[in-house]
Amino acid sequence: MDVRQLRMLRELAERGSLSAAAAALHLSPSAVSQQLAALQRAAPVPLTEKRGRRLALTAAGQALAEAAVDVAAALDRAERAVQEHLESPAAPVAVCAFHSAARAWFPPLLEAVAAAGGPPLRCSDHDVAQDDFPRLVADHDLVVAHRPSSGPPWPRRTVRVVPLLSEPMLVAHSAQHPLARSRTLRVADVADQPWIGVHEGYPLAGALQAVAVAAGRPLEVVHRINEFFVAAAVVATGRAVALLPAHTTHPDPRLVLRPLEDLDVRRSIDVLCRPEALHRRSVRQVLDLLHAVAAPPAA
Amino acid sequence: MDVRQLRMLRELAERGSLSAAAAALHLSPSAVSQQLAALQRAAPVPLTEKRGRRLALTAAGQALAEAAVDVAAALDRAERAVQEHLESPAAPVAVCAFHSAARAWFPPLLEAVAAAGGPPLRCSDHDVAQDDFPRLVADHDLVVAHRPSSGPPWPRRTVRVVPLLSEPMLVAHSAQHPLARSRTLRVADVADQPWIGVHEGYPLAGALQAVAVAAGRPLEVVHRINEFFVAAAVVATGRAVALLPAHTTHPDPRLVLRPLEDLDVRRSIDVLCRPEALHRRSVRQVLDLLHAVAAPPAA
DNA sequence: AGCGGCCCTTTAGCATCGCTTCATGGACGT
DNA sequence: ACGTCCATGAAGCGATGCTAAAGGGCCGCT
Repeated sequence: MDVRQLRMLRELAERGSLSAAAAALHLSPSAVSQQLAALQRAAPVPLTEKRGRRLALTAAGQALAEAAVDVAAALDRAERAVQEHLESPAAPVAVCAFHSAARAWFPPLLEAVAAAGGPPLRCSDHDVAQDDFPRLVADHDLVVAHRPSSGPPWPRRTVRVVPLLSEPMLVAHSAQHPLARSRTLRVADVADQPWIGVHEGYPLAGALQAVAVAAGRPLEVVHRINEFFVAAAVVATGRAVALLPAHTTHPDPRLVLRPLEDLDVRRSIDVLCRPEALHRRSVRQVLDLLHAVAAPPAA
Repeated sequence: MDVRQLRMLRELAERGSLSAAAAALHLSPSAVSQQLAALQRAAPVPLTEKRGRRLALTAAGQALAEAAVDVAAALDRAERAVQEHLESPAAPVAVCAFHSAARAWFPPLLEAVAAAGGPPLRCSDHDVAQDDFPRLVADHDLVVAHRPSSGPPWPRRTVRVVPLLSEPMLVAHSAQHPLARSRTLRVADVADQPWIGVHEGYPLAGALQAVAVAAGRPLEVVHRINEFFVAAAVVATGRAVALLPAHTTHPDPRLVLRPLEDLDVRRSIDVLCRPEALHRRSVRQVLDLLHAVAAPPAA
């Protein structure tokens, strides 16, 4: 039972002649005639009959034509099904972020989305090696990722990148640290300090590398700590310095965060997603709210 | 949006892998892959994605697959639509009969069909030239027709013929007629009477012709009257004789109806219909009841 | 880590199908 | 009786959907 043939039957029913139906379908009368003949083969009783020189439907044909209406309607709905899914506010939106971004933005984002009557959120934190961030888009609609601004960009082929924030990376040292005495900080001032770096391959490894390049020699990395709040606690002991993000680091009276005068070290915080993810209205809405939430304080 | 492609998508959703879907559809995996690719072209977002080495549906694909269920259901209903129409007790059955049959059987048939909970009836009387009876099946499900038993049969090619009754044709003459004095009636007795015939081409013309043939000479047909009750009234005047059917003629004390001893003149009363008309349960039911109603009195 | 198997995709080639054009045969109106 | 309109059938062509075979990714096994 072919949909095209059913459509032809309906057209014949409504137009009253095979020629008119063919014209409406942009086909030759012969084509319609042949297809109706094929449809007839599957039916035990005649569906059409000649009335004068026109072709008309029998009662059985009319019964079939009426059933064909439902088929066409169901097909219409199927064609819209994907689009409706894209517009649907009921489907959850999965967001993931690296730890510090998650800590800073998940709470206000959940509030904002709820306040806006947005979709249900599925939040999860994932801190992975830089190369692994793009793969997270397979399981999450929006992936908040970061990388050193000086490093290699995200692979534009496979993921869409929406910039969220460009955040300065500051040198963090203890308030009691000798560096605290100098008014400004330069690369040369910190090049010989014991550093806290991140694990190999993790996003901000390149940031510290930029300092080393500017200093002209390798830095002494004595600790490898990915979590900024852990690193901050170690920095507070005064036994090492670290590069910490300006905005997303929790204020701590025991720490001093200062920029390097002669080197602009930054990290880029971006939202990665599959291109098709942005087709979903809900995902766009969450992304917009994420932008609002992540906007650096006006002050 | 092709139904076959939607079916493949559903099968993929339910079987969990393209190969399994292909096997279920009795197709090669390649065919399914190509058709799904074609379906994908019509969608703005991916419908499938590789999960491990299997192919799985995305959320959008699942939305479409669900819509495809309705399409399949509607198609199923369409395929049954014709059959259901054939079984439907609601569709009216159109019956037509020549006048005397209509007068005799329409009332009891209506009663019988109503008593049996049968379909609504559309009765109409049509007395037409013999050649025109077969054409009536275009507008009526059942056509009660008659013809001289000795004449040409109905065209079996175009219509189905269901015998209803074989009815003797009797010579009708006035009770006061000289013929009333003879104990039996033979062809020779009536060959010289003034006859009432039917109009040219009408079904029972051939019956009178049979008498003429037996007599070996043309009969003198002084009146041409199709309606038996009109003919009966004229016969009652004693001025002419006629051939009238044995059972469907209304009893009249002024008339005598007697068979010819040496010639069996009969008419066949048949039901004509299109072959497909008998596919309808309702039509068969009415036909059965018509048989019961038309059964000659047991006496 | 290497390897074999499973699964999906791609390509090429083939059979079928559906369409158009052209020709034929009825039915209607003039 | 003719011309017109309508539906159908035959022939041919292009498109489509299939199979088979080759290719590549992913997994599990050793």
